[in-house]
Amino acid sequence: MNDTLVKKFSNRDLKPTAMRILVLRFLMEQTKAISLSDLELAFERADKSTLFRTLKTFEQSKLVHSIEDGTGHLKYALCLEECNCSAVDLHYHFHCIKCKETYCLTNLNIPTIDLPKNFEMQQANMVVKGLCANCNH
Amino acid sequence: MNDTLVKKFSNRDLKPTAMRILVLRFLMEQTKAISLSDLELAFERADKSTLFRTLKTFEQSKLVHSIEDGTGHLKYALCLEECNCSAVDLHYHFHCIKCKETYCLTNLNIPTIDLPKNFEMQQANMVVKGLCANCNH
DNA sequence: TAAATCTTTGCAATCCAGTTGCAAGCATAT
DNA sequence: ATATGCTTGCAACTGGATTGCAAAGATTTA
Ligand SMILES: [Mn+2]
Ligand SMILES: [Mn+2]
Ligand SMILES: [Zn+2]
Ligand SMILES: [Zn+2]
Repeated sequence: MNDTLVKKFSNRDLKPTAMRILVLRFLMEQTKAISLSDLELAFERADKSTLFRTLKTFEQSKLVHSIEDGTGHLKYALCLEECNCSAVDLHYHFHCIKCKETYCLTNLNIPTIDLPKNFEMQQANMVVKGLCANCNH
Repeated sequence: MNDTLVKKFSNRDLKPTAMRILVLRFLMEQTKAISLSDLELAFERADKSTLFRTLKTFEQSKLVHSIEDGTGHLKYALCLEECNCSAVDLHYHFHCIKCKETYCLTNLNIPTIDLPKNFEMQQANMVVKGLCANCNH
């Protein structure tokens, strides 16, 4: 098994089971965020609930983060190595209304937002919608 | 029927049916965004699908906008009079992880975001999560 | 005014992603 | 080798969202 993979699992204190290795490898190949159904399609022989729980485990361990892109289907994408899913790690996401893909804009960090008095930000789900570079001509 | 109400309907070219008047009045009383189930609770004698379609109609007519706050249940809130639901009308929303309420931060407009080349923003769903003033002590 | 047409509503059924319970399989510790 | 705990597969359930259809209501046309 690949070194990068091993490291990702050990970094997050996760046992590298066969299923998890397959799913992590798949996630690493993606340039876009994926849904549970995407995963089901990619692994037709695997069980829905196993894939579901794998994603949830990954999310808890901060190996992936999830994105509510407004489609009603939660999307998942790999976190950066050093990610702790705290406010400073947050970035924008982009959902293309034409191709329906959701992208992590990992180098677009969320600015400080001047919230009303006594409101405290801990997390955020920031989704910009429009046309992606492929669909905008 | 109240003048403000009449105007809201005529502004958006909507017929003010009995059901719509009730729902609009209810929406005007809220300080927080509401879900379809909230509406069902408020109008137990009304039919779920009628309420559902009323919200959808209101949304299409830009009388309300919807918010994906990450709970999986779409929330709705009244638009401002002059709202056209375009990029310039967008504002942040706040979802409290303790009381689970979702607020429109109508005076916090979304800044321009420096998207990757050829990406074009048309809409956005920006949700800050954390503790609201009531829950943060 | 009466008939035709369009819109809205109520009811019931369906959809379907997400989620859970449980038993079997597998890995690790004693 | 046995016991314990974590992971997986299967099947069933959940609950909100959504749709089809016919009745009721509103508006237009003749
Ligand atoms: Mn991301
Ligand atoms: Mn709002
Ligand atoms: Zn696109
Ligand atoms: Zn709160």
